[in-house]
Amino acid sequence: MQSETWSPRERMVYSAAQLLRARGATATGIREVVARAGAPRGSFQHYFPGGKDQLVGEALEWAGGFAERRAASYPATTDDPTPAGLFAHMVEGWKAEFTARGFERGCPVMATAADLAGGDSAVNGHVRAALEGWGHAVAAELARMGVPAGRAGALATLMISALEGAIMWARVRRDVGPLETVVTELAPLLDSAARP
Amino acid sequence: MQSETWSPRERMVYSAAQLLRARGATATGIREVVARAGAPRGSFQHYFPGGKDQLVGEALEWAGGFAERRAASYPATTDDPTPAGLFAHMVEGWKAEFTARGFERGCPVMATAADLAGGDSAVNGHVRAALEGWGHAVAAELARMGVPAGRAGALATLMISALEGAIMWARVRRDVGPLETVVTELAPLLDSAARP
DNA sequence: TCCATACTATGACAAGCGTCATATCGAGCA
DNA sequence: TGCTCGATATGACGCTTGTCATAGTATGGA
Repeated sequence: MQSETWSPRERMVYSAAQLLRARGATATGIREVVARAGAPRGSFQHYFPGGKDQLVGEALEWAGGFAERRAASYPATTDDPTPAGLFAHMVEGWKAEFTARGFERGCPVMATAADLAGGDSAVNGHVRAALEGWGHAVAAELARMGVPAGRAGALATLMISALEGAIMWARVRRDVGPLETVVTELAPLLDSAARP
Repeated sequence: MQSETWSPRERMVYSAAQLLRARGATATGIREVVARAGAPRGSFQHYFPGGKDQLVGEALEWAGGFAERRAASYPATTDDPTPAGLFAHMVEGWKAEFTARGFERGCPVMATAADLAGGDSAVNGHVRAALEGWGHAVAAELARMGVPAGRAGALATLMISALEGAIMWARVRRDVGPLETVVTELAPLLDSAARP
């Protein structure tokens, strides 16, 4: 957790994100977040006067940025970027996570949305921002590959939706199969959209 | 809630499912389930000696059966069944729900998976059973329309994954747009799989 | 009438939660 | 040396949670 280079505040945000991924928003307790961050308990209320909502909000901001950077990192990995390749790149990150670290941790956006999207929590705005920022990043990459502007947003929505569902399914089955399935099945559709 | 025709036990299972959908497994309290069911509190431990896990498990069983019946109900609604039509039928149920009752309630399978899929809760088996039962039901419908057996399962996985993700996104945005998007974008891919 | 069984009722338990109040520490600066 | 202020420490508050224990009531058969 980069405990040497990160500040206690950063470590709390990171720990919150990881706990969110594993258990969801409701089951994530600030005492445990603080303990895992190796941070002083008294510092929580110092850095996060907005309480749990603020902490969860910042964790989602962090997660959203991470997902956006992941999408934006794709073109540098290949000489011949394609929409299907982008999707495979996004999914590959999750396959690697599950293979290396098991299926304990899912997507923090989905976990928080499942818990809180129905109500009017202050966190809702952060969930939405993370999701739409991610969508815009993916759409921007698609557009760069020649997908028409009007289509890129729709395909980004489809890609992220399918990815989220496959992440859930993979965790439940403890098997990356569903992730591979959506990549395989979606590939021809995605690539056919890039041609003029 | 059919309070006249349903037994207290059935009402508790149903109420648990609805609360699961809105808040997730962790935030769903036994006391509230019982209260909403209009059931006596003492009856809970009588009907569910297995505690909360048993109640949540049965709620998921109920939800899985509901999703399977929804998929199986498609052929009766049209003279010319197609894979894309099946997917549209599945999504239509969610659009109607959101339009009529708002975005408070999502999918109970996703909500429970987000909370518990990482651990080794006794509920995990029920989540998995609900998901795979649903998948098999969808695959069976696809096969009936001429989708090759080897492909039907994969397409069912893709359809359910995309649907789950779109449900989440729709709730977060409080807008059925993402549901419509995945139907539109997936339609040609799905129908192209039905031809020999 | 008696009794077994199904169901209902209620109170208590330990544990956890988010939050708050307050005290102490430790540098930097006048 | 004093003062200030960011950061840390600790204890307590009221509340909710899942579960358990222990009653009471009702019903139906012998």
